[in-house]
Amino acid sequence: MRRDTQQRNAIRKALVNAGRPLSVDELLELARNEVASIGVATVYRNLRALQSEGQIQQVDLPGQPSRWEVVSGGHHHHFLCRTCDRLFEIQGCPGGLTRLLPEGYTLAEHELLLRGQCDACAGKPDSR
Amino acid sequence: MRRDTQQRNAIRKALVNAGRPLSVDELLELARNEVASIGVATVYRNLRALQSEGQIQQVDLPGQPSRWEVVSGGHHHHFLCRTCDRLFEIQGCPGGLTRLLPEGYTLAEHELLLRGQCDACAGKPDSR
DNA sequence: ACGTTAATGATAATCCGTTATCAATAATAA
DNA sequence: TTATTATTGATAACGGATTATCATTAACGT
Repeated sequence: MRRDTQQRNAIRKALVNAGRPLSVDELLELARNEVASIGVATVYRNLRALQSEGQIQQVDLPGQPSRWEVVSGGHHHHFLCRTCDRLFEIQGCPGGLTRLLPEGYTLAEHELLLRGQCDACAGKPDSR
Repeated sequence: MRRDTQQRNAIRKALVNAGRPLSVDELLELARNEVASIGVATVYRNLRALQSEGQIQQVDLPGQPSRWEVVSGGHHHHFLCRTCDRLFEIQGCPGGLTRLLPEGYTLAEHELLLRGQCDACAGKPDSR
């Protein structure tokens, strides 16, 4: 039977409260505020569990370790701050992507990643 | 002094002929047609060299090992065939992405990845 | 409260892409 | 040709993310 543990709740709570996709490292740090002793294995285990329950989903990025976000509404994209390295969800989506395809190609899905500087980092020197 | 080797030429030739970004594995396989004995280390070494010469550039993908493409024109995006796992360059770009950003966010760059089925795979069962 | 056992946490092990090592090879200058 | 040395290729080593191990801990049904 599935048990309701402090660790599990700390992880889910962190994801919900953050309101943005979190990496394992971010998650570990945030969850420690609730359960100081929590370890990486537990984080990975619970991420897997939450995912197979359909509560969260993995967000893969080019070149970066993946993040995890609460399964919310529908289709959306992400913004990665090049200064603080935090990932944010953005709503909205450029349409008409099928038009970009060559003849004979079929579009099934797409992924858009915006990069720049977030609100909180505005003013700080950019990483490039 | 920089020497002109068969391996180096095989790699560059493979990239040019393919006309699309290639993975190290694809590159290794193609280059073997020219130099049967070529090894991975040589591929990696020459990719690094060609990159630092500005001839090729790395293409990072979410969840996938990166590919390498000849530095050609300008801004473009990519299409990944979910059936054959080959990556293609596509020209064109949806504009107006700044509009998707929340107040206070700054856009520096973006990356768009389309997925679906390529020309050659049309008809074959999709991977999902 | 108690006993059962799912879950935890420290850490060893694994995986996979990439880099380092180093003796052997081959591209160039002389 | 020959000598020099950049380059190669087999493979060991590395690094970062993730998973396995297993003794210990703590949920929770009774």
